[in-house]
Amino acid sequence: MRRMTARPANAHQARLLRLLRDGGPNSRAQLGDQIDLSRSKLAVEVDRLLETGLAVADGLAASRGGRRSHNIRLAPNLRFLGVDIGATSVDVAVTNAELEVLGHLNQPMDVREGPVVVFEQVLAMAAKLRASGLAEGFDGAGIGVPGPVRFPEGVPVAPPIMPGWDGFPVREALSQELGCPVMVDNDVNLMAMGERHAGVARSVGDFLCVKIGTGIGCGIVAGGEVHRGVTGSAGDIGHIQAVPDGRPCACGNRGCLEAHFSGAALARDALEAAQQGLSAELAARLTANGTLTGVDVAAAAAAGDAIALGLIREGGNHVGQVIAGLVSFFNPGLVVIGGGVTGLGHTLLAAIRTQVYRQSLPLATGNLPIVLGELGQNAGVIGAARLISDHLFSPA
Amino acid sequence: MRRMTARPANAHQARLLRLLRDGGPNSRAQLGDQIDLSRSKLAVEVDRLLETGLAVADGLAASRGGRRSHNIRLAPNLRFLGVDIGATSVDVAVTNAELEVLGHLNQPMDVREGPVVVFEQVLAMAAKLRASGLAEGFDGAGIGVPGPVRFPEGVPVAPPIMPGWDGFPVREALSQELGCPVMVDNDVNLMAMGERHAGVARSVGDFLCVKIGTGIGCGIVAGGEVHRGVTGSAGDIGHIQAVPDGRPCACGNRGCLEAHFSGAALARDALEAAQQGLSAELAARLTANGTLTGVDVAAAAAAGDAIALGLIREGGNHVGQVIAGLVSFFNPGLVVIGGGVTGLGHTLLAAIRTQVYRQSLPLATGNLPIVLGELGQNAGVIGAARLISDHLFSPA
DNA sequence: GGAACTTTCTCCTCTCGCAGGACAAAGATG
DNA sequence: CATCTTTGTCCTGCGAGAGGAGAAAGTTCC
Repeated sequence: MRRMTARPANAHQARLLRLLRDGGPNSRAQLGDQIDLSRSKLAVEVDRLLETGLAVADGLAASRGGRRSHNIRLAPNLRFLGVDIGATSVDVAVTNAELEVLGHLNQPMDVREGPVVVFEQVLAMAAKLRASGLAEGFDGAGIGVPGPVRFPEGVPVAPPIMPGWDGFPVREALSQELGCPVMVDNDVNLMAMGERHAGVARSVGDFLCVKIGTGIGCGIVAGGEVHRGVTGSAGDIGHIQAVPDGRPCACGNRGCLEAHFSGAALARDALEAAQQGLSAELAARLTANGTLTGVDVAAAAAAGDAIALGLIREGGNHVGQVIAGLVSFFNPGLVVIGGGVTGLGHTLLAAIRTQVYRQSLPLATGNLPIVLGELGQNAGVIGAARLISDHLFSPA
Repeated sequence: MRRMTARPANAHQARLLRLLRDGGPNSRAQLGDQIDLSRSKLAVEVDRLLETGLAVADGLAASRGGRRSHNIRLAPNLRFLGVDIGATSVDVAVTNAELEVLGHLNQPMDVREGPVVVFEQVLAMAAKLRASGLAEGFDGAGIGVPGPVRFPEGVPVAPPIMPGWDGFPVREALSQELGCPVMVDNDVNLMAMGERHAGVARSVGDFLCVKIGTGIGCGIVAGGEVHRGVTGSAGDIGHIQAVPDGRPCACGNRGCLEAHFSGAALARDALEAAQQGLSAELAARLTANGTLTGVDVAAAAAAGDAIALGLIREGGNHVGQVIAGLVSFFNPGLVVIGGGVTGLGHTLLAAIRTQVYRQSLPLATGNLPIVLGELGQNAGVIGAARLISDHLFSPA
């Protein structure tokens, strides 16, 4: 199932491919407006893209008052695979070259079972998507994993919640299995890239993307580029101290943000409240499902349950407190909140906003939107597709 | 006193100028090793630099086993002015094109007197340096101010400790007065650039530079570039909450880092301890000088005074706590501690290290040096010279 | 001191990328 | 249908720059 996709031969072609990816079909003339090249040179490069099959002609463009131009678009059969591995579930999606999601699968999964088991599942899901006629094969794949990654090699390093993954050559192994180029990154970074490509962060160069799921992480985008840090662990804010001498955390310290607010902490707090009979709503849900998750808390809060609302508010205060510090430090132009707890919605957002606007200096917060991500489940997989397309749409 | 210095005509010349700035005199052959150009092209560009007077021939280079080459160096009469405006004093220095400090003046000053008064003093100091024969004129000047700066325009914005400076066109005004190009930046960013150019951070691409003086700030370098944030206030960590419900701060909140540890806070704590008779050492210094500063605390600590040591340790803990969070977030390759309190030395450093190494995850701290800056007073002015030289040594 | 080898510098030529103009094609306008 | 505008194609000429030949200047070893 190996596909021999061509690569751009020079920086101009790479530039054109990105324009077509981000702007959709475009006429030669429109491309000329966006790129600083003479018409002759542009024609040559576009022709080469058509020759190599990376782009195709696609009907006539709308007239701009004179001769009508033919549209150029990226090859419609190009397919990227986006994989977003979480702690307890995995998302796999197929996109076209414009990074539109054509098909999306989500399945529960346990990352602790190790890379071999997980990738078996991922490959099966990819095969299913292919079998459904969405793709003949994949031209590239982006993989997000919930832990630090040595980016150039595509290898997880010392991931706390992923025992058995340390040093596993994800990039190499999957490239072998899928028969296409693969890039690997932290799941939070991919979410940030996704929101930047197609979500709320379009056209924002410096922003933070806080993902609150089983754990808490933060994607950092500076000058349009993801900042990964020297060991790939940048954005690992789950173990910043939020409460002095607070709850013990799995990492060995006390008061870590993640110990006080995250999907896992929220579920535990809800369970406790239900068992102590503090909340009828939560208790009912516990007996109904046998367990409680963030979703239950969200539902209880929506139903007006005071305890659930209190838990969300308190958690939001803690997250907001940490974010306030990061805002002072980083001075972003936008803060995006995403991840599993997005369901907690505006109660959470309000708590976070309150803390940030109160604690950071006016200059930093004056024009700082704090918003929920708008791509939801798709953010990670779109970011993954974006990652590999950035790689493929660059000079060889 | 206007000087009509030439600018590099293209990217190659700019590249060469930077190589000569950072590497000192070099033969054509050595330059050829560091730049990817054919010998003929290199010769042409070097000749043009010699023609325009930006570089000069300078004797014979050491032999590398064959014909000896003539050295090329930057014009020896090029002069940059580096100005580092603090809260209570100002540093002005002259450097040559290689950014070596040829002369340095430091004077007390009160930034609250406003830009007009301060710049009168700065210009007088610059004139003094010029009169002493160090410079015939200045080819460029870098200015550091203790507050946020809208970088492209070189204008301070809403600086908390600099009333009267908000919106003052520093760049334009000084460019007029000095008759040369001027760039303006936050003083902490310049300190970071200084340590990167000639100090401990040489060859480190991602690091943090924490400056503890009257206030506290942090220079952020990511991928070799200073990160300034969307409003120029990045690195403003003085008002991150270090102690929940802690001391009231001038900003209106409670528990800000700056309220608990900074030159100002330390002096106040020392005064209190002396007045309460807790420390004989500090009390003696108080009666001797009539006031106490960080220097007194440092001296008392050096003499073994328990209270002084305690103050430093406690402050270091607070700073360390905040830095620990930033390290988790940013994952730098180095942390530099600098500014006025460097005199507190290893007691402070030990406290900071303890906190950071204990609170951040091993992956982020595993190979993370935390060190004192090595340029001291010179860091800011060297960074300022670096700033303007980066500007001038880039294609026009 | 001399022969052989290295390194450096200069000059010359050849190639290639690319801009920009001329012109043709195709459509819009009235 | 005449005219104007936009788009596509072809051609020429310029300039950047690579790379080779050879001269100049040193070093090393016998």
